[in-house]
Amino acid sequence: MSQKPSFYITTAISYPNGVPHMGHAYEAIATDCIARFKRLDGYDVRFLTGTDEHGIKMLQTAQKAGLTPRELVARNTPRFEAMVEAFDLSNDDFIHTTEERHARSSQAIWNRMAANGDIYKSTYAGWYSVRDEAYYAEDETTLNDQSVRVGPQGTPVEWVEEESYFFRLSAYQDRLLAYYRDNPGFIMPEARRNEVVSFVSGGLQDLSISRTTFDWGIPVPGDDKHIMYVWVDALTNYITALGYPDTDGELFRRFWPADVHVIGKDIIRFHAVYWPAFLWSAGLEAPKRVFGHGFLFNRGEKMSKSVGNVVDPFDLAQTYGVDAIRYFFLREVSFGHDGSYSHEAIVNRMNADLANDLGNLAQRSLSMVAKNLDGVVPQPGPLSPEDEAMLALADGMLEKAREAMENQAVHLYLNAVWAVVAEANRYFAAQAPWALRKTDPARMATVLWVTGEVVRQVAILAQPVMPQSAARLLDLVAVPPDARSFAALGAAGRLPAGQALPPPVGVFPRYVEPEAGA
RNA sequence: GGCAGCGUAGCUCAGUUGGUGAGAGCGCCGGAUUCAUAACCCGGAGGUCGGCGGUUCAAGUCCGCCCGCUGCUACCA
Repeated sequence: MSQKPSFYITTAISYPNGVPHMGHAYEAIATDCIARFKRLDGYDVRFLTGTDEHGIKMLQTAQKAGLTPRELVARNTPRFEAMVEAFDLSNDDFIHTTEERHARSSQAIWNRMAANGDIYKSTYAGWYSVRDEAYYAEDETTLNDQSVRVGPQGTPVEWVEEESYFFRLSAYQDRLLAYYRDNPGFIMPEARRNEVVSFVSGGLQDLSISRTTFDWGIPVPGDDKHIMYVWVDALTNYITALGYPDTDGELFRRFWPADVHVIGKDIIRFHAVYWPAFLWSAGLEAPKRVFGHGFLFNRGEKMSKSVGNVVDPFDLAQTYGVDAIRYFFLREVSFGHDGSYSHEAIVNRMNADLANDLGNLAQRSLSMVAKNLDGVVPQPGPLSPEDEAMLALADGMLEKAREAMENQAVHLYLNAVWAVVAEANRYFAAQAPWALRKTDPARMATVLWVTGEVVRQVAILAQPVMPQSAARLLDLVAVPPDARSFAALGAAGRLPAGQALPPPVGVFPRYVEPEAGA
């Protein structure tokens, strides 16, 4: 039994009716970074991602492709698993909603909600457009000039009544509002919380939670004519992966309620309104936080197939490198806001922050150690005020990083770390160890030691964003594997004098444009 | 329409409860330097802080109006 505090974090499950795009990868990268950060900070972390494989869209996409839904799943889901691999995600589990464990879990939560009196059978009635395959509210429809009722798209609608099970969502309005009030950090960022509070305050209607018009889903227990509404199915994945309905199991007891569900801002409502209500109905606790991140835009434009600017995440990783891409999106985009990216922006970031600032700092200091000190970490002499100030800044990174990460402000954590990198370059230039080489070798040694120590700490703190590159950097300063957690930051883990270092090599290459027309 | 938020240097944005001369990064220009991945370091360039009016000894920072932009306004996910 671990004595560490637990931390359960999830991404939304991806809908694999197409191939992964950069938005999927972005969410996964950000969540991975948070998960890695917490692990290094001493938490027992459980990180879940996966795919949401049921629903009418899967069925329709499959039919268009002449496949069964199961065949479509078999074709597309591996691409999402490959993405997880390609972007170095450290997830502990990958759930597919078509797995048997998930059917069992979903039916169990359904039964619990039903036993609690929150599910009842009625008819779902509304204006349905066959062409749009969608229901519309009365006030979304209009009578056209031929007195035919049409939907917002101008397509004819007809009154349809379908038998359906309903969830008594209306009964949870007060409890939800109280929960939002008592847990101001439940919905983040704040702008999203305001929207949800405003929405729930406007009153909640019961929710139709079953369908009879198609069968690609999990059957309703005891009534095979119905399958579960996709969101009951999808949301439940978060507890399926902890072994639900075995609430006495090790995983469930340790990790539920979840600490953070990282999701796109478009599905906030399902997570911040329906999900807590479902859980309460089933006698379970609501998650502690739902964080809605923003969307990514390619040169300011929404990615869309018709515009032809959909970017393949695998291509990006191939072109710039996995770590550079991870760093770019997490540093450049304020987490929770929309972001924009372009070739120029990516190159600029990776060259400026990685190659010029951090990579060059390591290279210029370590190469002096190699050339002038036989590649051995020097013994520092008395520390000057400048040395002390530099070390104090490095030692202060963890606190700032933690503070930022408490609120999933990933970009602020990186800002804090790179501010120290910038200061280290200023320190190095001001101390000019290359000039001290002849005038005061002992002083040069001290400057190089201080700089190496800063590199060590920065590298430890860079691991959540760039696991591979940070590891190589740590190799260069000969930090053993068991001294790479945040516990080794600060005075606790100073670079040991006398330690032999490997020959320095560049870790962050500059991106150079391929020769035009070559 | 209603509710919420935003509009600060070329670009992306910081700017606590109103108060020394309005900031950062990138881009740009100039300088210095050569330890280093033509990188780093120093300096500069001077933006009506969306517009108008008001409160105040004092407003980017509060109030009102206007202009522009964005999000939410339930069962497609």
